[in-house]
Amino acid sequence: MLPVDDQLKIITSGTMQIVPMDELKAKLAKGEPLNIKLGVDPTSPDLHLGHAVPLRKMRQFQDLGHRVTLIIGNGTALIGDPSGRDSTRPPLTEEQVEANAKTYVEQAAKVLDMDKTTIVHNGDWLKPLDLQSMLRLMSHFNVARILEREDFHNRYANQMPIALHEFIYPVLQAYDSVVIKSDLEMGGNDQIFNLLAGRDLMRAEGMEQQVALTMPLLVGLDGHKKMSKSYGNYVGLTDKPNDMFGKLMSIADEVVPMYFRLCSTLPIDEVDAIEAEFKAGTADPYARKRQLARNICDLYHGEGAGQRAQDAFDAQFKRAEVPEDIPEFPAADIQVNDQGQVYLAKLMADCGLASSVGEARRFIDGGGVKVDGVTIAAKAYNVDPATLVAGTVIQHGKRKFVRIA
RNA sequence: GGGGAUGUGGCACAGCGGCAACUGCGGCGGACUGUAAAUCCGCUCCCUCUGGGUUCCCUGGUUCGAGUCCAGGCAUCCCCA
Repeated sequence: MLPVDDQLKIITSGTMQIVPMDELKAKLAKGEPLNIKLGVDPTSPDLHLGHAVPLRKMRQFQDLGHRVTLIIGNGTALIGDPSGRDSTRPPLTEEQVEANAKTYVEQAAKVLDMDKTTIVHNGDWLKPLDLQSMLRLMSHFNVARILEREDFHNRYANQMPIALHEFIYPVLQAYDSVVIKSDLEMGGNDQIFNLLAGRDLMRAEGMEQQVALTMPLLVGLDGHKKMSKSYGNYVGLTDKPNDMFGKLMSIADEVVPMYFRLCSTLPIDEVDAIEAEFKAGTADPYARKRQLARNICDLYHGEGAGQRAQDAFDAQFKRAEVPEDIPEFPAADIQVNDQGQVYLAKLMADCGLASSVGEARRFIDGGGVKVDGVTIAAKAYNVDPATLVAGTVIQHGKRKFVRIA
């Protein structure tokens, strides 16, 4: 294993908080592999780059010789983590949890070294807990402390409901740490309370306490709000390379260095250099953004994927060419009306370019619809069927295409 | 258990009984660009649309007419116990 200081340089890169740092140093100084814990909240089967931030940090731990325990939260899923939420999560069924956990592991495997990863289910020890044990665990916590949490506090202050069972979530998560005897637990910054709850409970049980390490929440494509599926500002780990590349090109300039640090595979020294470049104002944001997008495409889709995505991107947006891989709509399904015309708005709704006929009309009136590169005039909803032969491309905006087949 | 307040389109916030419903945010499209930022313009319930249909927590009622008034319910929050 590397000397403690060298390990720390890698471990601390991009982290938000490490509490307490002294204990981490002491644990590392033993020279033995640490048990790194990450709890998986099996509510969202589709992971995005934000989820990958802690995973990448775990991978760095693995590369340093440490071990990772991935906890599938099939027990805690009965509650749903209230962290950062402004409303109660709906409970999941056992089947949903298992299905979600499976896709989670598949996606996480792109980042983690699965040979150094242990997967366990916390339902195995949480579900057999009897009332007496539950009460004993709960007695180590108090309501005022839990209410101090920002999310609960906000919900309380904003007159939003808080269900009683949501208070138990940190208790159960803390108990996981006791069971697996974790040395360090990772999480997003909104997890800090839950991670510290683990420390409290371990001390109460007379164990060596885990260290809490949090990673910043990744900001989304808009550069302001956190990356989240519900905000629609995310890059999915399973996004096609071309989508991934395009989305990454649209991030705000200011967040490029942070994306390099939290999402790319670039060595720390190079990330430091890029960050300094941006700070000094000498950076070429466009070129750096392209480098970033290539790197991340390579990470999730294999070496060379980034370059191919960049070529496709340049063709579509620099040279305004129609991309190769676009949805098709069979010519046979095109409906002709009484006048022998094709009602274009209806066709657009049918082939998925618009969610309703009325919406398609608005798109046309707004000048955002092209057929074979020619903009359709406002109100020109009817089109001669002869112009819609196989190979014709209908386009809405800059990035939505359908080819008649 | 008692008292009070609130419930409007993705979110926020308006709405003397005549409203498809003000405004802001967000989203989409166009111009300009580096699919960045900033700025400007248009659209943003459904419908082959100078018109029609269905909406303002739910159910009834008053009225020519109700998001707006009345009654009962449901939900959330606050105060007291």
